[in-house]
Amino acid sequence: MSGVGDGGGALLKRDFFDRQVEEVAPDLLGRVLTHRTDEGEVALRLTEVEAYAGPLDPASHAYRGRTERNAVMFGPPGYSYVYFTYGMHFCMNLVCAEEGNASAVLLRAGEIVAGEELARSRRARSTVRDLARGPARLCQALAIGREQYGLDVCSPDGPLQVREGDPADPALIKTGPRTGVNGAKDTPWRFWIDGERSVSPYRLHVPRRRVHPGSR
DNA sequence: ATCATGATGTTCT
DNA sequence: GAACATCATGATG
Repeated sequence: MSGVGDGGGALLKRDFFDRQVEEVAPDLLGRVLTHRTDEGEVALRLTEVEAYAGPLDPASHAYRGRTERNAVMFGPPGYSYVYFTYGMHFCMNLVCAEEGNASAVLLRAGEIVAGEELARSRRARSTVRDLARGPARLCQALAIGREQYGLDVCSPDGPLQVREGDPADPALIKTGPRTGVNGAKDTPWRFWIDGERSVSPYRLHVPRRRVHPGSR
């Protein structure tokens, strides 16, 4: 049943709980995320993720409690949490830990392992290396947006799946502070596979004032 | 390679 | 009104 680039069977629900989110996150490295649309299927091997630990984590979208946007984070694990940001980008998380815990893992980067031609058509100006190098680029390459909010990635027949893949060598997994966040700057919950070219460059968060027309 | 900046709209205070 | 889990681009080393 295994085809080229499909990365094996879908993950099970149990892969997403019974552990803290910072333990689940590095386990996702090397797993394969696939999205099937009527255009075809694109798959990528995850090379970089970040853990966000629910209402106790100042950097988490769940920090100030449940809202319409983050509602899926408070539900059961193994579902997609997709959000829109900076007026033009989508980013995707996987809900982890027990229901109500509101923990999630941000999928930050991956290496395309199937459907590269389709991914390139969605990111026309990108080099191969940059196809899914960064959370919003990853969503572009896989055509993930509002429609993919709240999907069960463990469903063997679903369009969006996380599959077993080729697990990362534990010796190659590195950790560091999360990218672009304001709170909990020192919590080293960014995980990546050392040496992978698709890992995104680290950036410190710098708040920037938006200039309104006619003011300064 | 790095750095600075503009773009864009939703969510939350 | 401010912040935003970002990216493309153009300048510069």
